[in-house]
Amino acid sequence: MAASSASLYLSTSVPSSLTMNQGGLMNHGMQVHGTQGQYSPRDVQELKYIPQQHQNGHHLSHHNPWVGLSHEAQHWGASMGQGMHGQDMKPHGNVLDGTGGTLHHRPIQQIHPSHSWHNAVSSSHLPISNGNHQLQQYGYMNMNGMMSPHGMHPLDQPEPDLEPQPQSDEDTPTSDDLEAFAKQFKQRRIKLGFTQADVGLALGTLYGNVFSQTTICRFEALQLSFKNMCKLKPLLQKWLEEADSTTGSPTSIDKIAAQGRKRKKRTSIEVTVKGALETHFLQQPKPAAPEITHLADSLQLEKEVVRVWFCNRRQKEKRMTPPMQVGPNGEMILMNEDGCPDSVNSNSKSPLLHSASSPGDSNSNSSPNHCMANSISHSMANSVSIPQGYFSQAYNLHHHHHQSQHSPPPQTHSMNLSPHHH
DNA sequence: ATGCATGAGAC
DNA sequence: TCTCATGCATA
Repeated sequence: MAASSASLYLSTSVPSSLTMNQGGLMNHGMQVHGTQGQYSPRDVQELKYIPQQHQNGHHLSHHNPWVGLSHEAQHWGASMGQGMHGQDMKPHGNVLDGTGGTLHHRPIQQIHPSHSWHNAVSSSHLPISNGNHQLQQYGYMNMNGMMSPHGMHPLDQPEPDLEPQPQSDEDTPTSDDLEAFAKQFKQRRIKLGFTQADVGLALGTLYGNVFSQTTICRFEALQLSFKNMCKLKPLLQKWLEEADSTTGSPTSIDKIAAQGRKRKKRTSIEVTVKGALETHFLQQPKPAAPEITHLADSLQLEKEVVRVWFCNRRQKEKRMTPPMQVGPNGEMILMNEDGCPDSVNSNSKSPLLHSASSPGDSNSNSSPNHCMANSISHSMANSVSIPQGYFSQAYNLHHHHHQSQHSPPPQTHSMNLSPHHH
């Protein structure tokens, strides 16, 4: 039954996991391995032009989806080509039924106009940016009663092998919680035979928030901002519960295609150029427009590219390993957002900087926190960009790059060497 | 797994 | 114009 629409592009991965999961025969080697999250690119490729985001345009687009076009990016998106592919527009609503049967979903069973972030991340303490540019397509599930829309199983205890989580999902988790959860999540996910992409889609089906492989990946790798981690956790947690309790039953995975508009071709910045940018970044993380223009000009890059590069660089900086350095004695020196050294002992479970979370801080346009960027980046400036994760145990300090000659990782303490392959 | 990109929302 | 969440595309 699920056969009908169940395999738009997850065909290769999902069905197996979901349907024959218990058989024991399933070798998830086929998907989970090597690089998880491998849905064949080609498959996706085909669907990538199907507007995804505002499936149920209504609700979430009070701020009309078209406005986005007024941006600089306009030229890249301007083509909009052939009719329905109109990747340019975010056709609200009718995508579903307008597909002429291609992407057709099964009849939407129920729509619970619910909130997406509900309880878990009580919006109270997390001034998330309205999380509503998130696509919220409700969780219409027509499971054979398998998936309760509210996913509440009184007898849910998905992690028998791992100690129970301190807090259900009411309070704001600590970085340690997140770290633990992420790890546990990944483990379970793999055991269940799901790829990161699967999860992302499942979330969409279940709770109305589709996420990409990228996001799931970053979640597992703790590469998101603290806030973001907090936001996603409850959803993933729920999914995990569902998945655990639903093993073996044919879950009708309705996946909603991705992609909406044409993107600019990814520009590949040469290493040398990158170096230059990197250098500038150390001097001035936030170059002003004219500076950017000049820089772009001298580097032979589009201004926009440079601008974005800086944005991304800053963003990256924020989530990177806690701004710390090794003192002369090998102690770690944590920097605060304010750039104030916050010395700690190697043994302390440094909860990490909840980075930009602090209400007033972040923008720091005027805040004197450059010392963080400088110090940090400096120590590794052109060696190897610090890997991700701001969590205590820098987790994975892997990296494909030949990390041969350059100052050793700043972390003095034992890093939780995750089984990292690469 | 990660680099460059988009877009909404906040200043 | 920036930040932040997010993702396509790619290495």
